[in-house]
Amino acid sequence: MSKRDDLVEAATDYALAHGLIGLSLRPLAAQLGTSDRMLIYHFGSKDELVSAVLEASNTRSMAYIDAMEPAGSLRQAVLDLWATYTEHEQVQRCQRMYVEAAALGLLGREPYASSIRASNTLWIETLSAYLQRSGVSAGRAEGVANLIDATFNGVFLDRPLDDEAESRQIIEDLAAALGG
Amino acid sequence: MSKRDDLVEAATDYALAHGLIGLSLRPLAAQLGTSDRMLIYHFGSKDELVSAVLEASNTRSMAYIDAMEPAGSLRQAVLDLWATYTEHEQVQRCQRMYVEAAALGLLGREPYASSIRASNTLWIETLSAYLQRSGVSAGRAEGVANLIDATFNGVFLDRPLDDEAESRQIIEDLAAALGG
DNA sequence: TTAGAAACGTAGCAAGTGCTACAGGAAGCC
DNA sequence: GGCTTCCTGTAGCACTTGCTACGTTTCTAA
Repeated sequence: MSKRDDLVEAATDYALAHGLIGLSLRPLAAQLGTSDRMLIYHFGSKDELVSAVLEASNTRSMAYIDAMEPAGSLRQAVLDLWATYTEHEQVQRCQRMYVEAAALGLLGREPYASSIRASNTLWIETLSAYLQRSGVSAGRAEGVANLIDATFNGVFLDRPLDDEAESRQIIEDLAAALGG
Repeated sequence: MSKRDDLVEAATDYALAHGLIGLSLRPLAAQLGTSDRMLIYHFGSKDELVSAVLEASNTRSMAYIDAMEPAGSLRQAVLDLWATYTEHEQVQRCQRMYVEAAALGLLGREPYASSIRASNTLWIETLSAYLQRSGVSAGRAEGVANLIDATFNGVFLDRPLDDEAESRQIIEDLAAALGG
């Protein structure tokens, strides 16, 4: 593994822990045992570092979905997905960072907008594939994946507000509405 | 109206146009025809200014919901709410700023976390009241309001990505799933 | 062995951040 | 007149930001 790849993984850990908004090179570099100077040397600019981190984070979280056992119904699939989101701290953090990146890209600011675009495409494909493995028809899977993704992200957005029970209730309402 | 109130409204306009993340006092003050010095004088700190702006933004967007005509069914209520979100640029911008504030508050950072907490409580009440006006039972309204709010926010989060048609499709799927 | 490239440390720049110190003008009250 | 209180302009502080100039070490290939 190249030095650059090592740095990406370590930087991703740091960003997942400390947040993407307000991320700055010097504290990051200090934690990584290097200097801002070297980060710029390896990545060319902060923007390219951020792009690499977002891609790495997305790859990590998709692996968790790909590893899931298929569910027996759409309703159960929604609940299982939520369980994956909440039970793995890693997935939660990746999702949180996605939300931060999306907020940063809301006005079209780069590299966030482009990174979000790329991540979202892959993410919907991943969700859709899981739904199809769980018996959802190919024609319906992508639409349902989009709805689930939007709702999950919306719940995550208000994460600091509500206790887990309230979030859980929203997801169950969605599962019931979808799965009949 | 006091000088401070004038400043809050003008600052809210500015923040809605330029975004909340990365908002800084000097450009804001320049647009308002004053100085960072005076903003600090009137508000005490940037954090208090931000709190006031978020409150003002929330008040504005709630007024649009309160002004809506009741819908004939839950399904139609969801579609009408989405129409209000998308047709009024003011509401869109307020929602966008809410998303930014929520992202900033994701790790508990103040004053964003507290502002989001306060805004969300009022917002759910507002949505819930509209749903009840539209015939949703009092017992069910708040839960549905939470689900709608989460999904709408999730769709807004990916705003730069998808064309309006795709967003619209997600909302229609939600409306169909909810309204039967 | 030696040339060249890759990797790295030190120091610094220009710009921007929230906020403050200090002074002065204006308005009202006795 | 004096005196206080609100308001405001000028200047600056201490700090952080991404990034760069410059020189040195380390490694590799001929």
